[in-house]
Amino acid sequence: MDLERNVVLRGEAELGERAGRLFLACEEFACAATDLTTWAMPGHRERFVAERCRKGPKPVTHKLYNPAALADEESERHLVELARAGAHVRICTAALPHETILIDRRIAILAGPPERGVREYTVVRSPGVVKGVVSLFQATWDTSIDLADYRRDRPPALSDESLHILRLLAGGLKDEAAARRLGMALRTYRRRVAEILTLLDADSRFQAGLRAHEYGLIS
Amino acid sequence: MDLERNVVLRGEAELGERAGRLFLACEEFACAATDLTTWAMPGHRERFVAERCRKGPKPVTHKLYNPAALADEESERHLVELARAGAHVRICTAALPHETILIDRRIAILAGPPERGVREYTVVRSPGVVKGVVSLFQATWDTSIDLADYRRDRPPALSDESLHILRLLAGGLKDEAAARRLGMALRTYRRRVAEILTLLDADSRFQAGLRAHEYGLIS
DNA sequence: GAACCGCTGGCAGGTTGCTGCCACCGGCGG
DNA sequence: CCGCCGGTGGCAGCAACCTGCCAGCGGTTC
Repeated sequence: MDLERNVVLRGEAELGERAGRLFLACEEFACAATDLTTWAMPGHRERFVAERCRKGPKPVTHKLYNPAALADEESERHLVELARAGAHVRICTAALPHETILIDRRIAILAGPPERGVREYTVVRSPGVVKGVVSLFQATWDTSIDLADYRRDRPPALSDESLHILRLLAGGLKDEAAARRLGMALRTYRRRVAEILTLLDADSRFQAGLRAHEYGLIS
Repeated sequence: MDLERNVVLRGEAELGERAGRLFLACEEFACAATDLTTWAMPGHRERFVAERCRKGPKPVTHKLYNPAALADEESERHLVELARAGAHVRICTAALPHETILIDRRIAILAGPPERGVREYTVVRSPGVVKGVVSLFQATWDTSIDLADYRRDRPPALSDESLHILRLLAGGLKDEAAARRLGMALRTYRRRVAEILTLLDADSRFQAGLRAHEYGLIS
C-alpha cells in the first residue's frame, strides 16, 4: 500500500465501513473534536465499542474536546463515563482547528467541513504528515485542562427534569412518591437519580445533596 | 386544703416525690426554663414520661426556653424530639425571670435560686397568684418564637464528633468504612448519623447533605 | 457491694435504594 | 412493510441503610 496516498471517505457511513476495523485492533487512540456529535456514527460506534471490549485490553485513549462537549447534560455524562472507563479526557478552550483521530501514532483521520450535509474524512498514512499532526495534537493536549479539573469549578449542565428531581430529593420525598409525582416508573426515576449522581461525581446521596447545594442547583 | 397556703419543697428529689403525681394526670402542661438542666430530675422524669404515655392522651404541652437550651447538640436534639412528639416549643431571647411550671392553669411551681446546691420549689395554688403567673407566661409566650422558626436560620450546634462524621459522609464513605475509621461499631455509627439527621431536620441523607452545606458545616 | 443508669454494640427484620436483565413500545430509515 | 434503535418499566437480586430489642459494660450513688 502506498503510504503517501490519502484516502477520502464521504459520510459517516462510509467512514464506519471502511475505517471501522482500524479502531478495533489499536493500542493507542486519540481524538480531538468540538463536541460529541462529530464522531457519533450512529449505529456503528456502539458496535465498535462492544466488539473492542470483547477483543481484549482497551487501548490507551486520549480525547480532547471543546467546552461545547459538555454543554448539555447527556453529553457531559457521556464524557464523565468515558473518563471513568479509563480514558484520558481534556478540555481545550481554544477552538479545535480540525477534528482529528489518531491511531497508534501511525494513522490520522482528518474531518473536513460538511458539504451538502455530508462530511469528508481523509485517512492519512504518510509518516511525515502523521508525525506532524501527532506533535500538534500533543501540544494542544499539553495546554488543555483535565476534565475533572475543568468540571470541579462549574456546576454540571442539568436539564429541567433533573433540576425538578433535585427539588423532590431536597424535599425529602421517597423514590416511590417522587416517581409518582413525576408520573414515571420507579425504575426510570432511579435511573435519573443515578445519572444525576454521576454528573455530580457523588458516591452517595448525601454527597449529591452536598454538591447540589455547593453548585447552587437547589435554592 | 388551704389554697392560699404555699408549699415549699427543697431539692429535685423532694419535688419529684411530692409533686410527681401532679404531672401524671394533667391536661395542660406549661413550663419555662433557661435550659434543660432545670427540670431534669434525673431518675424521676423518665418514669413520669413513661407512665404518662401509658395512662392516656398526652397533655397539651407548652415549653418555653432560652437559647441556652440549644447550646449543645444533645440539648437541641432533645428539644427537637419534644417538638416532634407534639409539644409546642418556643424560644425566648429575654432572660426568663423565674423558672416556672404551670399545670392545668390551676397550679404553679416556681423555682428559686439554688441555696448550697439545693433549689427550692414553691407550689402555688392560690387562684389569684396562679392567674397572674399564667398571664405573664402567656405574654412571654406570645412574644417568643417557635422552635422551628428559630432553628431555621441558624446551624445546629454539632459536636466535633458529629462534624467528623459529616466529613466522612461528605467523602462518600460507606457506613461500614466510616465506622471503622472512627473505631466504633456500625450500630453506633448509624445511631450518630440518625441523630445528626434529626438535628438537621432531614428525612433523607440527601436532604442532610444539602442542609449540612447550607449551614456551612462542611467546607 | 448492689442497684441503677446511660451508652455501646450485636442481632434480626424491615425498608429503601441500586442495577443488570429483558420484554415492550414508538419512531425512523430502509 | 420490516428491522433497528433508543427509551421505558417490570422484575429480581443484591447492597445499603434504618431500627427495635436486648445483653453487657463502666461509672455513679447509696
